[in-house]
Parts: sequence; structure tokens; C-alpha cells
Amino acid sequence: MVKSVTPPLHLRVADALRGRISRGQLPVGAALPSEAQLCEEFTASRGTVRQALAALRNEGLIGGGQGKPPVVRQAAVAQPFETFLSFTRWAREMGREPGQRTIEVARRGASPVAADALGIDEGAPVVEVLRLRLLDGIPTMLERSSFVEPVGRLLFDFDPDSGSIYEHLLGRGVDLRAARHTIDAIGADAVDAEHLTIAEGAPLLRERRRATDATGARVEYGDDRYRPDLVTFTIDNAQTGRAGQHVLKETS
Amino acid sequence: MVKSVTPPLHLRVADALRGRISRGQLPVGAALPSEAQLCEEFTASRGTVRQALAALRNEGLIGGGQGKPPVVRQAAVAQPFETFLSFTRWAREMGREPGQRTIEVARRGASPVAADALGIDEGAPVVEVLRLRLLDGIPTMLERSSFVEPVGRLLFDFDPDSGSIYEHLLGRGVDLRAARHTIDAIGADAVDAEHLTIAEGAPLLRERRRATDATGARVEYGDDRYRPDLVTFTIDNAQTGRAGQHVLKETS
DNA sequence: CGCGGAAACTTGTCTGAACAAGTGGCGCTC
DNA sequence: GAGCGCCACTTGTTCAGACAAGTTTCCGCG
Repeated sequence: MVKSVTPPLHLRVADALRGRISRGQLPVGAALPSEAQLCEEFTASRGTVRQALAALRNEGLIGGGQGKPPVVRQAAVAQPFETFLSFTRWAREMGREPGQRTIEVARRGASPVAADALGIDEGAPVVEVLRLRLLDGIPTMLERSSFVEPVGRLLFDFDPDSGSIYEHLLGRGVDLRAARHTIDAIGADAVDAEHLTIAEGAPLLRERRRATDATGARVEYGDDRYRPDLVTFTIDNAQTGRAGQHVLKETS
Repeated sequence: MVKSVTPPLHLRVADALRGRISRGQLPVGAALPSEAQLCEEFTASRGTVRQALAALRNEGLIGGGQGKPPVVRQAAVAQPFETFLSFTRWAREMGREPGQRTIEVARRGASPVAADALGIDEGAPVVEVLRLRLLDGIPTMLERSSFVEPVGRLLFDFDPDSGSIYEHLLGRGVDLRAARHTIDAIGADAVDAEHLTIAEGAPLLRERRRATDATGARVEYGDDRYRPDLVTFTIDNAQTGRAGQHVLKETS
């Protein structure tokens, strides 16, 4: 039997308010009911109501100051993790049609850069995938991925033009949990220029990715290069702030 | 007279614990004192202590579950917001010596781009700052900022070569709370090339910033261009994941 | 000696109350 | 009619107590 207890009161209050906001019942800029009114409505004490409001404040949904009632700040909350992992899903959420042209799937020895990122010996076998990603048919991003061999072998029974590699791996029991993304800019090399239909040397937005599974073992190293006139990254720093971080490149 | 009241108790408790963690007094993996012990130590009620712990949990510093004491998760008091806001502070944390050369501080009509980002009329007065930021004396980033007039005027009694603009504004009662950062790549223009000592057209990592104060009013629009061989951005997608987000550029 | 269960301890949830501090509006005065 | 000040209302901070629910420890029983 599935146990289905009623969630704690402060969560119910928070959910109710979240619902009203996302439903547009409380539009952006509108003032929320005062704490006293919420207490009455939900038959809760002020402490409980404040706990719910703190949660919303934390998500950046509401803001406001002492003396005046809280104000709705944003309507939607993003789920950035999936977004960062899956080009396919991200494109669909944006209302665009994702596409891909797989240029190469190969098993070969790891390059020095990939070996270092994956923590394996140079030349140890990895599976490399080179794919051109499209948005509404327009070449948008060139993806170079290196998977450690036990995971990469799963890619050979996968039609790489069918969509998301991550979803395929997820179905095979590989659950990517965490990733570190490094973002910088780089001039297009000859391969980039050809596939992205831009001039060699044109600035590209590069995202390098080191993905790990649930146990923390490194699984994938990726180098994605985006046309900056088509795609950017955004980060929101709300009050408490917990997003990106500058990192200085090693001057090795 | 500068008013210097003691901060609220729950903030003092949170700061004390943050300090112990970052000082290594409470290493990663260690269990925090129980709530009852903290109550005694700080002569506070449990509600107050819990408020402090909630703040730390929120910052990802501690974790834990019901029944067992909270556990230190990270040592780094990654304050990504400040980090993203203040070049000066970020550099110091990295152990580098920040520097700046102010090229221009001017009050003029807002450019179309800045006006749109700030939500004001084109040509409305703004204060523009153009600064070259250095790390250990090396030109690293070129910063173009536009402040709305009521805030920007505060910059004229500020020595722009003395350090952080944000710290100066903070001391004047302007509390920047939230910001949206948009990251892309762009080729260096003539001004960039001259000050950053690179070739014109070389790829630069660009971070555009729209900062708002506690009330949600837009205060600053910034365009920072980094040498990608010196600085990158990183984003960690950990368990809960709540970091960055891809965004498609408008094809206006 | 090993295992189960009770007891002690811990955090989570919730209530009720009180005072401080900031905001906004109403009404009174000039 | 304009301006000032007070008052009502709101959120922020803090306390004290109570019960629920999960974890750990340890003792006693088999």
C-alpha cells in the first residue's frame, strides 16, 4: 500500500501560494495577503505561515521588505539541471525543434585533455561522439563527447540521430547526477567553421562538461561549442544567491 | 553618525557557525552541535537557532535529516552572488591582487541597449563607467557599466581606482540583491583590443548583467568582457541542481 | 554472544504571545 | 488647502512550550 499522509501544513501553504502565482491568480507585482490573513485562511499560526513565505522567498518567487506586504517577483521557477544536461529537452522547452547530425562515433584512445578530465590514463579506451546539434534545422552547436568505456559501449546500440544520449543512458541504468561546467570563449577551428557554417576564428561560446554518476565516478567529458549569436547562458542570482562562480584558469 | 547596531541574534549565530566551518574548526563531514547545545551556547531559543541553521542549509553549507545532527557539507563559503558582483572580492579570494584603471566616468544619455535593459527611456540620464580590471597587474577584463541616475550620482564622490563599486554603493544604502547574468562570446572590438592587449576580433567571454535592488527596481546594466585565456566561469550541478540556464537569444 | 526492543536524544512541526521596527494613511493644525 | 504628526497595520525578531517522528545507544533477554 502506498502511504499517503497529508504533508506538513507549512508545505501545503507554500504549495497553495506557489499555485496561485504560477496560475496567474497572483500576477507579478501583486502584493500577497498579509500574514494575518494567511493565518486565518489556512488556520495556521504565524510561525507556520512565515515558514511557508520563507520558502517562497528562497526560491526567488516573492520579495519585499519590512512593513510592506510581500510582492510577487517571478512567475516561473526553472529546473536548470536537466536543462543543462539535455540539449533535446532544453530545445523542446523553448518551443524549438531539436535536431542532430552524428558525424562520428568511435572507440579510440583518450586524448590527453579527455584523459585528464576523466581521471584515466592517456590512451585508455573511450568512446568519442562528434555531433552537430540543430535548432529548427539551423546548425547551432558542435558537441564533442568522450565517455568512459563501460558507459560508452552502450552507445553502439543506440541510434545517435534519434535524440538524447542522456535519456538513452538513463534507460540503461546510468544515472548522471552531477556535472561541472566550465564556460569560456574560443575561436572556431576548421572543423567548427565547417559544420557551424561560420568563419574560421569566429568567437564561439564553449561549455566544457565533466559529468559524474551517482557514485561520483567520472563518466563523460564534453566540449560543446555554441554559436553565440544563437545561444547564450543565463544565471540568476537571487537574494541568497547560489549559482555560478568565476574560476581562474590555471596558467600551467 | 554611523549607526552600528548589533545585528539580529539569528544572524550572529549563523555567522558564528559559518566562521567555524570556513575556518576548518568544523571540518567537512563533521556533525554540528545539537540545537539544544547551540541554544545554551548563544543563549537563544530553539526557534532562533533553527532560523540560523535554515540559512546555512539554504546556502548548501550543511545537510542532514531528521533525527540526526546536521553535517558540514562544504567548507567553501561560496558566496556566488558577491562573487559575481564584486571582481575585487573574487580576486582576493583567489589569492590574486585585483587592480583597476578607470578610463571614464561620465553622465550621459542612456544607449539604446542600456535603456532597454534598465527599463528607462533612451537618452534618459545614466552614469557610465568604463574600467579596466587587472589581476596581478595583467589586463583581464574590460567593464562597461550603466547606472540609473539616482544611484550613479553616488559614484562621483568615489575614487574609482580604490576598489569595489559595489562595496561603495552598499555603504551608501544601495543594496544590490539580485542580478541576471547573460553569458556569451564576442569578438574584441577596437577598444577591447587596445585595453586588453589582444588582437581585434579575438574571442572574448562576455558577461552582461542586469542588477536589481531589494525592491526589484533595476539599478545597473553591465557589459564585462574577459580574456578567456585568463578567466572562465564554472557552474556545478549538484544533487538538487539549481544553477544556470541556457537561454536562446532573440533573433530580433 | 547476538539480537531485539525500549529509552534517550535528536530534529521536524506547530502554537501562542510579545515587542521592535518600518510603512502608509488619516486627521488635525496652521 | 498644505503640511506635519500620530496611529493603525505590517513584517522582523525572539521566546517558551508541546508533540510527532526518526536515530542512536544500550541493556536485558534468549
